[in-house]
Amino acid sequence: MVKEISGIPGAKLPLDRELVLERAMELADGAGLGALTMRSLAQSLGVKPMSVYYYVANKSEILDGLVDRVFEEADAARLGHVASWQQAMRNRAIALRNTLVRHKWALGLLESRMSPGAATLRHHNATLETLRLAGFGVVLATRAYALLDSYIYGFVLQESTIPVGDGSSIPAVAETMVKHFESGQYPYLVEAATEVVMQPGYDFGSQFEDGLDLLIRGLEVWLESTPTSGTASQQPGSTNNSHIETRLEETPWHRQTTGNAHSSMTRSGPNNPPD
Amino acid sequence: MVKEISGIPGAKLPLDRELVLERAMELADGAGLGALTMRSLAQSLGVKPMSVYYYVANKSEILDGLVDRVFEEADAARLGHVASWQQAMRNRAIALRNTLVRHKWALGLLESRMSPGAATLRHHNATLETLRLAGFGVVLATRAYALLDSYIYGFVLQESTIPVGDGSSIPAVAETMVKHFESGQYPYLVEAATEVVMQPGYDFGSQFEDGLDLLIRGLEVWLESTPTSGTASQQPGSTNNSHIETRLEETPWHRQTTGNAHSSMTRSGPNNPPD
DNA sequence: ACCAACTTTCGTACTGTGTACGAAAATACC
DNA sequence: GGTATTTTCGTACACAGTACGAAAGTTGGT
Repeated sequence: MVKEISGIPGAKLPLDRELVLERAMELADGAGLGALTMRSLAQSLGVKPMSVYYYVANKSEILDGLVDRVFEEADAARLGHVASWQQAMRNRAIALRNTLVRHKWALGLLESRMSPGAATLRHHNATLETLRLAGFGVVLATRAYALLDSYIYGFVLQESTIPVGDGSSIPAVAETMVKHFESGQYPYLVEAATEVVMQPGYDFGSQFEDGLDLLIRGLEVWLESTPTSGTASQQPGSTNNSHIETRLEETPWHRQTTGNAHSSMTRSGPNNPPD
Repeated sequence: MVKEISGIPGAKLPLDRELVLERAMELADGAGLGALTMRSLAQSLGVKPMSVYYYVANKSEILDGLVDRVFEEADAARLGHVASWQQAMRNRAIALRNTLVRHKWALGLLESRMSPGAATLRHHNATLETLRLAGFGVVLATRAYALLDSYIYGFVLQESTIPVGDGSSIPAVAETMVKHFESGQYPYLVEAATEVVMQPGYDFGSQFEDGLDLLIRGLEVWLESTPTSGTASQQPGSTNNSHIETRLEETPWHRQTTGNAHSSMTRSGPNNPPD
């Protein structure tokens, strides 16, 4: 068989680890992670299943590669220069969300995968840099980062559960809702569903930026009410242990029920459902 | 074979849909979702694989059942009466997180599963009720809910990716970190890792409540700066369309890069990787 | 031209998954 | 007892991932 060097996707190119990941990504994007099998991947590469294993140790490695690609793409989608850390984090968050929405399968992989690739590390490092240079202490920066990522991941996770986004497959849900409405149970749920979610122009995704702004506003407060605030950009590596910043003020309704937080015990080993 | 009615887990009891879910939950908790196969489940029930299908249509139905159980458990873990909506939402969030941490596999199922069970619906309804009665409008309540859930889900998702929580399997990560440190790349990442994450007493989970408080504080602002604020507890079902509340004030660094948000296109069908 | 060394592909086969189909066994009821 | 209903299971199939080693293709040296 001759190697046709063409730009046509699906055509046979000289095999390559990059090309393998490329096609894997296309398959996942096109029909979900479930459609990405070694056999389907091989076929889309115009090759027999076992040939793929020359470029990749196992399927898990492919999934790791895909996750890394996602972060790479998210970084590429970011804008160049921004004036403030607020704007920088905002852009980053939006870019990351857009990317995760574009590749719905990616979020499911973020669990289970625990060997970050180069692009992933670069991404994390760059984000932390932004926060540190903005005056966040090491601890505070870590917390702020975790906070933002929590929101992003969680939001996309919810987005992926929502029926769709366009108003096409609503009827099925609507029927269920009507049934529940007539049952009289879940009145507030029905209310939210009928008056908000399934309204003509409703777009869940548009809420993202409002919530994001709420978070960033909160981070500003964190930053201002922290002692390290003036230390601006100390170089990393200078092992000054000024931890225990950020103890945050207590709110009236605060302490009462922290009870039995975190008691996960046992933990046998790393889970690996999709491997 | 005689039916030994005993309390010993693993012993043979009269089969039952509830018992099937019970054992399924134990398997998932014990060794991850990957260990929950129809065959292993059957064995733990002291029965042959195909027998399980008398109580359950397919594996997917089991997973749905498990998710519902998780919400049931989360609701049960909540406290009785609370004084404010802040306290109520706080308790709910903490209870939900604890439950999700206790059953790490659950979060992975929240995707893919799109047929909520009774407990799930009850849970959502109760939460919305709290917000509505606190004076949140229909739209605002929906948004507030989505915001909180985003945070909860995202936080737990990150928690599940973190190596562990105790300081046991750190060395492996440490080695990787040292390598990256010497490479000079990712300085901020290394900084965060060495000075924060792998510090003796570090506990990622303890950040949860700080972030949660930040969110609730933000919700207070949302609630105060909304016109419907005084309408307190209007009964649901009264179809008054007072939407378009909550347009939020703009921040200086706000508008600039909303660009190309949400362009997910195509979307062939519901994904179903773990089915 | 030949041949050795390599890179790359693939055939076969094994284990483990969910589950369709229908027969067998157990149980309940008259 | 016998008959009907409920519950269990044996067999088998299609689909995963991939171990192992042989085949084919490519390259470079003489």
